[in-house]
Amino acid sequence: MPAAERRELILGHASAVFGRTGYAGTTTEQIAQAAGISQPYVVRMFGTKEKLFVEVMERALGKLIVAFREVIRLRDSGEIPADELGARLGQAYVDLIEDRGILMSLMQGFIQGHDEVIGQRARAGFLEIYRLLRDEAAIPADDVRSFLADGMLINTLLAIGMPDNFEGDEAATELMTLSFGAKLDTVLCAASERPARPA
Amino acid sequence: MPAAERRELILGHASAVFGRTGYAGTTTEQIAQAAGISQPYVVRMFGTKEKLFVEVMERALGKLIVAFREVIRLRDSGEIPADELGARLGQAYVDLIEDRGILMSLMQGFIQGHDEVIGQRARAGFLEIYRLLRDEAAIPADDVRSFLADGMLINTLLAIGMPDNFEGDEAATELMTLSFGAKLDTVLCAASERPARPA
DNA sequence: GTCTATACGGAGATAGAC
DNA sequence: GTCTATCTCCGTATAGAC
Repeated sequence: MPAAERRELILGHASAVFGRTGYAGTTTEQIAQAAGISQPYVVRMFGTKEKLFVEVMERALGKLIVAFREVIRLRDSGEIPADELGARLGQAYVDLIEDRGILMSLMQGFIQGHDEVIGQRARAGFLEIYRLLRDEAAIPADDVRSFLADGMLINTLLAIGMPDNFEGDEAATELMTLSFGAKLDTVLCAASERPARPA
Repeated sequence: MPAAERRELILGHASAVFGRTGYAGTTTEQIAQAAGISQPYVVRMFGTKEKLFVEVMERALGKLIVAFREVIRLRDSGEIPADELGARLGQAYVDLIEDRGILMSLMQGFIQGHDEVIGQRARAGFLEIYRLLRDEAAIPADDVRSFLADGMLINTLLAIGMPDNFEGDEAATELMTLSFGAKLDTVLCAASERPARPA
């Protein structure tokens, strides 16, 4: 297998595992097992665990930016109405949940703000998203703030494991419905690792 | 020193350290040093690191609930206008930042949702806050969701270390101002561990 | 390019003294 | 009630073979 492809494969698995158990709570051995390779090879390929984590964050951030830019492009080309921009961006965000680990590994990076290396990259990434929405998407600053807040609530609900544990609880069901709306089924399918629309 | 007092002292220090470096990223030795006692004593007093963390979460949750209940009580007794409730609750939330570690250790618990024990307590705690705001404070459900979203953005900005690193960056300054508003100086003073209003 | 073996440090927990 | 000493396991990283 070519190095670039294997690299991406490992990053994908690392993203999922880091996203679930965090930077400090994840061992390179767990990532190696998920990717089906040996632990020293993981380290060999990325230098250190920290460098691997930063690459995971960068990859996640890249995917998020691509997803947002695509929505903005559709708006600019007139393929979607301007007043739907916010809803479409929200949908694009939730759709990323299917690629399990993207949003969670980013969130784990945010929570790791005390770490010199990771923290710096996390802050820069967060602001990159802020500027993208404010400048490229031309959304009013306070609406961007509000959009980001909704995103952080979604991240927290995912991280806390709510999608797998809310059934039977009235308050949890209401909160999940309010937070995800029509996109709730997408989330639930992603949570149980089944495809969003079973054949 | 009486056991109860020493216990609370250790919990306070543990809260600060866990809040900063997370559950997995924190050693019982770090907590012991912060509290000025020996590492085995920390373990001895709380059984395991996990039990200690759960107690830290419970303590943080308790303080948050007390703060919110006090605001609700003021509204119910007519001491503050009903239409100011949201703003007062927000202020009460931000004020908790001064007791460094409260909001952050809770957030670290939320992010630890995959852990059987911690995750369960975190979900229960999150929903407890949701119900408190919806039922006791009688805030419309979607406003509660929105309030929680704002809280999660605040938590994320704190965790990512934004208060200590936004100066000089135009976007970061704008985002911090929008997110904290008039409460920004409270946050900055708490961040640099100086009193909110220097004498 | 990928593995096995392993060195080395660290962390949680226990034993037992004072 | 609190400490020192220490056991034991685990995790990252390196060395070196194939």
